[in-house]
Amino acid sequence: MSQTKKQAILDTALDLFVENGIDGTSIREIAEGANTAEGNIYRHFKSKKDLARQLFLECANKFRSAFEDAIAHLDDPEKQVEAIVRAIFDFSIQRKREFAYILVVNHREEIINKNILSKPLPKDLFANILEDGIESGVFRPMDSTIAVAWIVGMVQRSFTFIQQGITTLPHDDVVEQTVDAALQMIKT
Amino acid sequence: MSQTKKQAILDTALDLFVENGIDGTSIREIAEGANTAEGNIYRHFKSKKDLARQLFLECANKFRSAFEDAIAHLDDPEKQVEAIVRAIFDFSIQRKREFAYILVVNHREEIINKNILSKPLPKDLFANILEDGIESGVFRPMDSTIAVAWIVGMVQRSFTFIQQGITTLPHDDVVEQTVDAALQMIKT
Amino acid sequence: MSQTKKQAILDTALDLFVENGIDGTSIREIAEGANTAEGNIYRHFKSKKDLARQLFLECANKFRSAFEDAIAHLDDPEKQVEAIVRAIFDFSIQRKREFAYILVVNHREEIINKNILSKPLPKDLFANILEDGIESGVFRPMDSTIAVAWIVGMVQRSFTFIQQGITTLPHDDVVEQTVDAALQMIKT
Amino acid sequence: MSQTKKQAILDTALDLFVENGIDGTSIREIAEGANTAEGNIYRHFKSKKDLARQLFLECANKFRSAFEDAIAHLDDPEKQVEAIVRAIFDFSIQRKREFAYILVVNHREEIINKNILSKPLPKDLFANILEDGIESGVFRPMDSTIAVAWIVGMVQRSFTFIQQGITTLPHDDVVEQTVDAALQMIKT
DNA sequence: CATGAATGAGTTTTCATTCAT
DNA sequence: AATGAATGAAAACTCATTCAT
Repeated sequence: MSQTKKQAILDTALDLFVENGIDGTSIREIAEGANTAEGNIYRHFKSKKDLARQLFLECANKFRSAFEDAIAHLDDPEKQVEAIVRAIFDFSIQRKREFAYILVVNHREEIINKNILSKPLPKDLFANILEDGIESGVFRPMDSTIAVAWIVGMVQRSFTFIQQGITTLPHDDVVEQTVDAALQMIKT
Repeated sequence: MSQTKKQAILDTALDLFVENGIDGTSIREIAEGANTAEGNIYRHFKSKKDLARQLFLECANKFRSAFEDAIAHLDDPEKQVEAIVRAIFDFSIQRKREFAYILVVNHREEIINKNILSKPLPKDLFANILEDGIESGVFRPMDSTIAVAWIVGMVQRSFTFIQQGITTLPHDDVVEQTVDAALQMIKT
Repeated sequence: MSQTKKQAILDTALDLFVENGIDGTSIREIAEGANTAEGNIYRHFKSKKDLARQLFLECANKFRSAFEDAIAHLDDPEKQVEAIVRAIFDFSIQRKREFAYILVVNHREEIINKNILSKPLPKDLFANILEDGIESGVFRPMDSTIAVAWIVGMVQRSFTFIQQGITTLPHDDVVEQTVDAALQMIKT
Repeated sequence: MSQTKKQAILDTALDLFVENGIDGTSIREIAEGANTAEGNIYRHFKSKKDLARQLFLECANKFRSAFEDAIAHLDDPEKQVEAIVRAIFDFSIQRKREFAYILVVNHREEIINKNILSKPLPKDLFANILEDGIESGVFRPMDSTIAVAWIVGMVQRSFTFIQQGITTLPHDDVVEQTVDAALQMIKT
């Protein structure tokens, strides 16, 4: 039950943070949503910021896992890039809240800062793959870091357009087209 | 003088909103920064939200102008897309605060919502251009709305990578490579 | 009126701090007593600790004045010591709350700490007088700092005994006897 | 073991109460320091106030013992007064925490109040001794209760001056000088 | 027009105490 | 007996907004 409660708090916080933003969510609302007392949140988390941080770590780890799983058994850079784009889209669908929260936190250094994002970050793994592809001549010469920015930006904005209802294209079509576009963009 | 004061308020608010977020900025701080009294802000703006809104309109209009100017005298879709990418990058440099604020507000419907963004939005103009190019066979078939998402996402993320120091590539190189990549992505 | 309000806050705080201790007094109680809103206290004082500090400074300054006035026009060490003892007692009667508060704060370094008690402290002036007396042979040889502790302790404890009703001796008698005792203690 | 645990709680509480004050110390901190669970403290003490009270009784009893031992085998009032002053100083050194805690609690009636301080209080014993001395002509005529206040105040303040580093005189010298001063003050 | 004191509702946080295990 | 999660009331503090001057 105790672990359940901490998880209930994290779960409610995720909902509310994504919906109303971190500043737009009060501890009281989280407590109500998690069916517990305000004070109890402070047994599990040092402060609201700490809650936001731990929640981010959880989400970031889930994302990292999904990312790593996607590229684990592949060694063709092209296939890997395709897998990555699909994996991010998949994650953005199956873990919509977690993905949205990661985007929310992205602009808030106070929350991320010293977090020991110890293992290599997904974006670094991604850059390595791109470099491999460039070396082997599958991808054209370019700055791999910026290329990561391009592809990540493409996926993220597509997600946002879907979320905000700007496009009504079926999700699968968005994925297919984005995969194709990304590959055409970087291939020789 | 009063116009000057109003502008000083908007100017300070822009600084602080970008730096600390809207919720993270108090009316008092804005008043101090603008060298005026708290109560005086309410002479010029109905509320804090109204201030954030008017500020957004100002920024959005500046962006629209830059955008429209960029494509005004061009009629070749390829040149236009190139011009758009360059224009966004230029804007992100010369109006860094305004650009960052637009991104900040992007996730906050309560602030944008009913704003009569009357004139056609940049992204719609952009989509039209892409459609022209697709029709004339310069660009390959694709959903123009999603293509806008791709290119906007590419530029925005590149900007973020530069801002956060993730890449140290000179700004001009980022622009050139991004222009090339975007065109390669959508061209036949 | 505004100055009046800040003063009302300080005044109420003095009452309550002396009566219930600093920790035993809530901002709400002070606000009620001063007939103002809780939030308003924070316009005038940065925090509860700041309030306690400013209040202490006020009290300490009043005490210093009384102390300095007492010895101002005297130059005979014996007369001066007598005047000091009487002055402290007088202060403890006429400014009972201020005196009690000074004693309360005495044990709380966090509140006093960096306070620029710039001018020479009463206890240092007192020590100087004792040294003069020792040099001129009126007082017997002794450590002047400790002698200050003795006399201050005598007066303070006598005050406490009166406050707590441990002695029922009339105040004037306590003063006379204490003056005599202090002088007998230090005279040659 | 439970007795040991209770003692560990009292011991930790003494440390923390002296260091941070009673209100400045939380049950949780005490539990941590005593290496036990918060809830467990309530097995041994009815409430925090009860803990503070029992702790005070312990300290007060230790002080009473030291006090009584000091005067037990003496019958010369002068020797007894000397012994008392030395005993208080000794106690303040060897039981610094207990002595400091007694001073802390001194201002908090809610904690002491109904405590059956059944046996005659040290200060009453002290007053009796002074009266004996006055009757036998060793001490000059004075109010014995106030005289207790004087001497207790002298010792306490000297202790405070030492504690706060206001004087750097070696402890033994302070004791000697204070004994002499007290006797000179009250002797005929 | 301008000021900044005042308001009051809301926020985060703390903590003594209880309770289920 | 012991644990520490849970509770709930109250604390300190913040801040958008209003208002008297």
